[in-house]
Amino acid sequence: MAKKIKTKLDKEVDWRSVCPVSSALDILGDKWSLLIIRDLLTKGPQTYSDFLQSGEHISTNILADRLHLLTCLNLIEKSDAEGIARNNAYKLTKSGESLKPTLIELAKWSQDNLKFYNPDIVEIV
Amino acid sequence: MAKKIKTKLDKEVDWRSVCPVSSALDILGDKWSLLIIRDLLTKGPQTYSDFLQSGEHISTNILADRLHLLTCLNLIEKSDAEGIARNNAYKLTKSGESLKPTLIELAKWSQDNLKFYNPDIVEIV
DNA sequence: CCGCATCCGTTACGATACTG
DNA sequence: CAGTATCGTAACGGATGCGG
Repeated sequence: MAKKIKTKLDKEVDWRSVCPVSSALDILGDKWSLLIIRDLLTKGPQTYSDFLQSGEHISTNILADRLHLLTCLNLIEKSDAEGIARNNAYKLTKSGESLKPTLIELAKWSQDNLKFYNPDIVEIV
Repeated sequence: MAKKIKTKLDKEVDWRSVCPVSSALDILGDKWSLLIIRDLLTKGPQTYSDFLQSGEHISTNILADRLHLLTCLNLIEKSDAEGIARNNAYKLTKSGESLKPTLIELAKWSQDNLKFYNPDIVEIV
């Protein structure tokens, strides 16, 4: 039986199937979660407001929700777990860190296949 | 200047930034698009109803919308472009096929990191 | 101030019925 | 069989409030 994981506002993670791709998309299949991981991978630990200042402009409620879910799933954690929230940066866990090869492959694909549509794509961010 | 691509119902693809990860998520960052690619990679050409019968149960309007967008972006195409729609299977283009390493990395990550939450995850589908 | 939570209008999704 | 139309629901996105 799959364990129940809930998002901030009581939304349960629904595992649609036993397929690993489908299961990954059940938690990362949106426009923001992997950008949070990307920021942490490329820039190191980030505070709440660091994320807000990232180029794609995530809104505050979505950010709080995703940080909560990624924390529940043990992909990220606070640098100082016992410290106050203020200026307490998030960092990747081993599990989150291990998404790096996936993101590298995705970025490579994007550079090779989307430049026709979005010519300004850069080499790496 | 980025080229304008529209989804079935006039929704424009919005390139949030020049980051390759972000750009990939602008088109693949949802719960269904990569499952369509997965089905084509693992099972070969698929008809409209083949997709509907896949384990995660996509609904018809979402499927039609995603097939349209992926076709516009040249990730998939009809097997018989000039043929009638009926029984005309979709297949991957070179561009779609080259998402294979990304999906393999994602599946590996899922098997290694999500089994605690969704223990029924299988080796590969 | 910073890290969220709440409110609310808009958009996307999802189930189902329906059409060529 | 391959989609389209409709419509209720859920998620998003921006503005704003508030506590530590």
